[in-house]
Parts: sequence; C-alpha cells; structure tokens
Amino acid sequence: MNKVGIPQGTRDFSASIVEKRLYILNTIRAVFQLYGFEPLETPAMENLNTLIGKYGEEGDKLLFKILNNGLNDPKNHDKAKRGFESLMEGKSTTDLTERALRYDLTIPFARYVAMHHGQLTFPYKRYQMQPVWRADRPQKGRYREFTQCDADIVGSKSLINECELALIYHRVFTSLRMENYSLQINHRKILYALAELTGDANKLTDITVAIDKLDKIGWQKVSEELIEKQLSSEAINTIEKYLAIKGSNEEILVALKELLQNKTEGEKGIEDLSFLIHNLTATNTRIDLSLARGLNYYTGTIFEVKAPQDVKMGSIGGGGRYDNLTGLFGVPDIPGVGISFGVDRIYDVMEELKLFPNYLTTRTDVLFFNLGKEESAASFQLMENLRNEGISAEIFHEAVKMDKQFKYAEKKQIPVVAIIGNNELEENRVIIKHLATGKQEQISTAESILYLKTLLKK
RNA sequence: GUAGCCAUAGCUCAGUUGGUUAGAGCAUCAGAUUGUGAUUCUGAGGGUCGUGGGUUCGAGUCCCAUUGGCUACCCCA
Repeated sequence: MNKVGIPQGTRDFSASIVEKRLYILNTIRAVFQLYGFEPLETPAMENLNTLIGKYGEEGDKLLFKILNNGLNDPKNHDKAKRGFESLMEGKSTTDLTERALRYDLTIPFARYVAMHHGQLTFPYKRYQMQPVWRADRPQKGRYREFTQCDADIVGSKSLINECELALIYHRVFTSLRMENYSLQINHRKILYALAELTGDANKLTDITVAIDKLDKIGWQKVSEELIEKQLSSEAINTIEKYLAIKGSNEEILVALKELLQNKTEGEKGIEDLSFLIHNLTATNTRIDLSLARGLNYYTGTIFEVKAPQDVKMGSIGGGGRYDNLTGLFGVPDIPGVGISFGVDRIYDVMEELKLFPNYLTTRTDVLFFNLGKEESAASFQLMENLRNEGISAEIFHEAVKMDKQFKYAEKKQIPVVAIIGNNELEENRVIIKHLATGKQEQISTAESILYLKTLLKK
C-alpha cells in the first residue's frame, strides 16, 4: 500500500525519541570529557581495504559495501566483469567496490592513529560518537544502523587506563539510573593459557567462541560444540574445570592460579585482573571466565557490560585491550585499550525499565493567540522581548477561532497562552493564561515578562 | 545466510464452517459556540483487506508465490 519506506533495520527518530537519545548521548559525552578525552569524527565510509579482514570472516560478510561509480563506462567494462566473476566465487574485490560503510569505530580510529601518529600527543585519549552499519538481519536490540560511543586510549600499556574506562562505565550507568548494570571482565592471556593447557593452542578461537555462549546455552551445548570442533575429551575436561570456577573475584583468582600454574601468559593475565578488581571495588566489576569476545584483535583485558538482569538484552557495551591495532596499518608498537557504549540498546533497556526522566521534552513556553493583524503585530514585539529573556514563544499561524488555537497549545503541550486582542491592544496589556490551572491574568506588557519568568520558573 | 509468526481506515485492532453494501475506538475535519480549550453533543471524510496468481457460483477468510515487518539461530552493540 505504502510504496515509500526506509531500508530494513533503519529507523526514523521522532521528536520524543530524539530527545531521549540526546539525553543518553549528552550524559556519555559529559563523562568522556570529564575524564579528559577529546572528540574525533571520521567519515561514514572507509576504503574497503581498511575494513576487510579486521572483524573475521563473519564480519566481512556484514560490511555494507558501496558500489563503485562509473562501472558502466566502457573503459571499465573489463574491470567490472572481472570483479563480478571473483564476486561470484565468493572473493572480495575492489574491482566492484572500493569503499564500505564503517562497521565500528575502533578500526577507523586505528586507521586515524596510524595516519597521524606523528602529530598526536601520546597517550592519545579520544572519544567518538557516530553511527555504524552492519548488514545483519534485524531483530530485538539489533539494527542495521546504530550508534556507538567509544572511548580509547592509545600509546600506553598502563592498567590505570583500564581502571579509568571502568570508572567511566560506572559513572555513565549510575548517571542514567541503571545502577545494577554489571561490568564483566576477563583477560585474553588467561584464555590463551587455557588453550595452551588443553594442548591445542591453535584452537583458541574455537574455544573462545564456544565458551562465550555458556550463560546462554549451558555447558551441555558448549561441550557439544567443542566436540564438533574436534577437541579431545581431556581438553574438554580441562575447559569444564576452568568454567566451573566460581565465587567472589578473589576466589576466582585463587582457583585460576592453581589451574594455570606455570603458564607465564596466564600469570600475567591473573596479575592484571587482580590489579583491576582491587582498584575497582566501588564499581560493579565482576570477573567472568566465560567472557571471550569474538573480535580477534584483543590481547589483554576484555570488557563487556550486561544490562540489569530482568531485561532480556545482550551486551550494551564492550571493549578491551589491543597491543597492536595500528600494526594492521603499518605502524607497530602503539598499544591501546578502549570501550564502547551501544546507545540503541541502552535506549531500549531504559525504555523497558522506564528510566527516562519526564522533563526531557523541549516545548514552547508561550503560545500567542492570533486575533488579527494589528493584534499580532503587538504580539510579535512582545515575543521578541520574551525570547531575549530565554522564554521560547510562537504565535498561531492564522487568525482563527480561539477554540482551535487552544487545541494547538494543548497538543503541543505549551503550558501558557498569551492573548492580545482589541481591548488589550488599546490598553497595552496582555492576558496570560496558565493552561493547567486555567488561571488567567490581564497585566501590562511591560510587567508580563517578569510575570512569565516567575510562572515558568525561569 | 537459515527458520517460525504476522500483514484489514492515519493509529490500535474486531471480522463467525467462505455468503448481501467490511466494522469499532482513537485521530482528522465541520457544526452546536463571532473573545476562552482540555470533560459534552451532532455530523462528515477516509479501505481495489500488503502485492500477484489460483480454487470457488461467491475469497478479508482457503492454497501458492512475492514484498515488507517482528522473533529466533549464526554472529553481535
């Protein structure tokens, strides 16, 4: 019936939604700045070569690729045909597409740092809040266009950075009144040590992908998946022992030390986590050994934020440490660590938990009734004076009966109407009516500004 | 990429084993009311039932295809 539409998984945001989203974004931005991060924006599209191969095989499929221009030009025909053929063979090619929409903010950031490392002051702390695109099938909490807010620190290996980022999470979520979020942490080196312990270190990815699903599908299914990936039964036993470790953060570390003894990588990971939990006691940080995160570029601490338990929503934020992200772009030895907020999921969670304050709607303060030419001329003058004082005002667009003008004010939730008719015009006065109470008062235009300021508490 | 559910007025939906001219609430517009609304009353407009095909004397209803939406898997914020 309706032929116009928008692409699958994208959304229009009407006024009230924009206001709520801005509330989240402004909260996050303020906290980022409070912790000394500076802003960065990068283009919506990147060269395909910048993005391809950075998110694993699955990620490559989810990139939105942009068709090259000018493929119909005769001189490009050969190239286009070649490109199409390699596409049909499942190979990625720049013959047809050499650009793609960004998939996250981390890789474009690494690209930026690689390009500008000469000019940057290290450690470089940047935040970035922009949309990203993924050609995923939409469902609850999953969109094809969504906004991420990232904060990263590059050029430093210090664990202080991890602490700061965890504190940022804590401050943002408590500001948003989502105090019972949980921040789960783990360490890639621990996962690596585990893989080593099973005797099959190159199965690291298979192991992490499987155990990451533990709280979703349970050990039974996880072990089935491991069997499928051809892990030995001893290896699976070891993993079961690892996942069985429970208790307080302290207890987990003690048990881990025992399990992973003599694995130097593992010891480093345990040491790091130990430092973090001792410095983050005031936050909701919990060690979760099943946390793995799919992205391969993480090398140290990994983070994931879960929404309060009574909400069915995946992670609403995540991040981790990467030792060599810019190495992908030819600039080695710039370690970094970063976190991300999933604004759209945070929005959905807050909507479900009714956490948005009700003062968010921005509306006009005063509606002037339009009762004729000369009358509205007087209104115009007064309106400008009000606006100079920070009181927002508008006048009804035509002189129709008051009934209509009242209804407009109601619908737009304008709290006060100002009426200047014949009588008022002659006496240089105005009627100020407060709609909620129905009270009205006729006062001089000169006094009306102060009167309105009090009425509107401005 | 795979699977399940859904599609009727601007919105939320009803619509009997297939049977006359497809309904309700809300919203919109007009009037009762030429300077006072939110709470009243009266009236009006608005649908080729997502699209295309089939079965049937007859399809909103049954069958097939297709498009779109939602949900789940894979993966992920």
